[in-house]
Amino acid sequence: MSGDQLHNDSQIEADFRANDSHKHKDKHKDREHRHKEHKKDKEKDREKSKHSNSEHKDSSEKKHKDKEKTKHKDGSSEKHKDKHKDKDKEKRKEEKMKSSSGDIKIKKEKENGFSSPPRIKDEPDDDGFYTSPKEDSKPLKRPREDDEWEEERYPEGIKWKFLEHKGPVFAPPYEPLPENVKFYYDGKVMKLSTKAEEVATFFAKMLDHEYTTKEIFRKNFFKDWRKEMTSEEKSTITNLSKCDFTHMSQYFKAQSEARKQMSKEEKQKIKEENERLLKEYGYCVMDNHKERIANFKIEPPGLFRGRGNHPKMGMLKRRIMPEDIIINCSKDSKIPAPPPGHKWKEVRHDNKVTWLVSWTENIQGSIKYIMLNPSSRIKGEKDWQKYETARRLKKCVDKIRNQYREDWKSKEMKVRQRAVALYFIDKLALRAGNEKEEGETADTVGCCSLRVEHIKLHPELDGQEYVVEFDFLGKDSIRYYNKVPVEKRVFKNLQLFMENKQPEDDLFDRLNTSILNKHLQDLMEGLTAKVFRTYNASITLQQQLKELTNPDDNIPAKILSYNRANRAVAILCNHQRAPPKTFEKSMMNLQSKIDAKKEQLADARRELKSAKADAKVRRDEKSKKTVESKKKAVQRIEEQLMKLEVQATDREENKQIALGTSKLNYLDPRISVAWCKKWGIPIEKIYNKTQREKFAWAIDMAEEDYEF
DNA sequence: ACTGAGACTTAGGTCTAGCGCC
DNA sequence: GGCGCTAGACCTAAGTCTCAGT
Repeated sequence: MSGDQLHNDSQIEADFRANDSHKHKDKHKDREHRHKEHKKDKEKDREKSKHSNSEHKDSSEKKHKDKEKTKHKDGSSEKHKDKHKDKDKEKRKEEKMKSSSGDIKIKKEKENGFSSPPRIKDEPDDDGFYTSPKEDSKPLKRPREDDEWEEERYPEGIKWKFLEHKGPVFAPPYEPLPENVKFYYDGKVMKLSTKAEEVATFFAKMLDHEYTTKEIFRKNFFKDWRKEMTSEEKSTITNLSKCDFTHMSQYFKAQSEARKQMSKEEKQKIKEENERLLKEYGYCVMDNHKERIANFKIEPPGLFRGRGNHPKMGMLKRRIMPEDIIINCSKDSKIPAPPPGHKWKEVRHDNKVTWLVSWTENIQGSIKYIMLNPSSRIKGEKDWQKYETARRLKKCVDKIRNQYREDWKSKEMKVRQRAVALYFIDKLALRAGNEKEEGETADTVGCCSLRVEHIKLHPELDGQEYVVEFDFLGKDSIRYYNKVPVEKRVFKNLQLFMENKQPEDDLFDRLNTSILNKHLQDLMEGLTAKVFRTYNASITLQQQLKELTNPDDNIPAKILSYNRANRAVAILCNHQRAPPKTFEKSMMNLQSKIDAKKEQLADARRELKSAKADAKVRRDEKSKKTVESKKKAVQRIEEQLMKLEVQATDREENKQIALGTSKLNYLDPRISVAWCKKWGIPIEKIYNKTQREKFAWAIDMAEEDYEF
């Protein structure tokens, strides 16, 4: 049955429309008016996103090559792999021991994150208690042969057996302003109560930001501020526009200036204090490992600034007190003490979760957590698992693609919508798109929540047929703008889905993320919409690296290729950033450096030439040597110039693209590690220290022939 | 099937230490 | 030794997905 024929399948369609109208009517009550704002906003919003699309060439071609070798090498849970690995590791370790002539070298290697610490830790002291956080940056321990995997050790859902920590660090208490810093209302000095003053300072600190001029921000702020005022203040201060915070603002600017001017000693003192805090509160013990905590400091009070056009911007984020805090730790641990004179809201011992501390935030009423650093075992293992799931998808993605292509022809509207949505998620790496509560957050969408107004259909555009133009705000109100040629069937289906709908109606009115994910679950265990993003990102990196790496290139040029591969992924995932404020300037600087270098090169060449001429006449050793050294100089400068030029290209191409997010969250680190090993690129060129800590498991695990 | 709470990952913006340059 | 810049640390908002309750 063709798409066109289906169009006449009146029964189904009638059913679909009838159903539809009541459904989206109440769902989109006041969307119409929001829609207008959205449009306005959208126009203002950064004109980002070019977006070229990479098709799926990948997968099947590799299928066969993958086979045996990879299978037992990385096939996730198979035990024999571990023996394998352990042997390799043993070998490496031996080499290291032999070659490392002193402490310096050992230390260096540790920092690289490349090697296991030189002490023999795989075997006897595996269960030992770690004291140095440096030493245990190995979240995924390859077990001894008779050892068990962590997941096996812990029955389903159990995340730890022992957990001890010191509790959170609270925000410093409010320090009232000095007497000479004034607040004016309606032109007259006014002394504020401490509570009102504190909230006023939040606003004063933001005065330079554009959003203090925004209507919603001001309205929300003023409403919440008034709640903190005494009744006298409340009756006096009735109009935000009559409030003058400029003196306060100047005071804070002076303060931060003074902070910059602090002496070395003072700065050192602050640094030491921070280190002390980190040492005391920044670590916990989870099952015999000392682990770094990610965010042990409680978020200080302030004014909420959501991203994009957020309806709650400007609201007061209240101060979190010990009485708000739930502590999670094990029963047999030393339970953290609340600050003197306070108590915790609750102390619980839930080892089915990974968080140490939680509280409920007052803006959205959601729960916030203190959890472990990405370098921790528990996060690393989860991360690894994520990529293993994506690799499992690789094995069945062809089947799934064939299936959804079939489903475009289904008699059931629900199935068709699901199939088209899945096609977008797969091809364009869109996010799932959960429904959001209206009026609670900025109006953003993902795949399942796309509305008719977010796409335009062009039967023909710029010489291409069946083009879909996407224009919507996604996560963090980042604009997604893309024109994509699609299969005729998809196009026809979209026309069908859009029939008789208003712009503010859901495009996929019969679909939501729960339906979609349930279906995906049936196709593959553990499959959800976001796995496609991970899979497509990683496979794109692998494929791009293969394509772009030129074996004859030097290291900087290879790194440029890596960054380009990374960039292809960032573009696919629509990871954008605001161009850095100093972008133009720094580009100019770089260009002048390049120009200078070019001149230097010209000079060096001239010198070489004359030296050659000289040598020809004189024919003595000394002048020959001069020629040699001049030659070297030219070469060196050429290299420097090339490095600069590469840097300029890289930076220019990166203007609006953020590489970090994909590197950190979507790219299987083993691909990068393998690439580094294959081409002899030091891993530090690709991953900085933090990243090496986070990906320690991969650095340890992947060999040069690793295939995603 | 639907809902909301809860847990956890993903995300871009901002701040600042420390590096390279003069 | 001081200065300007940038990488990377820090921050916390905003997603995804699961699960329990109805």
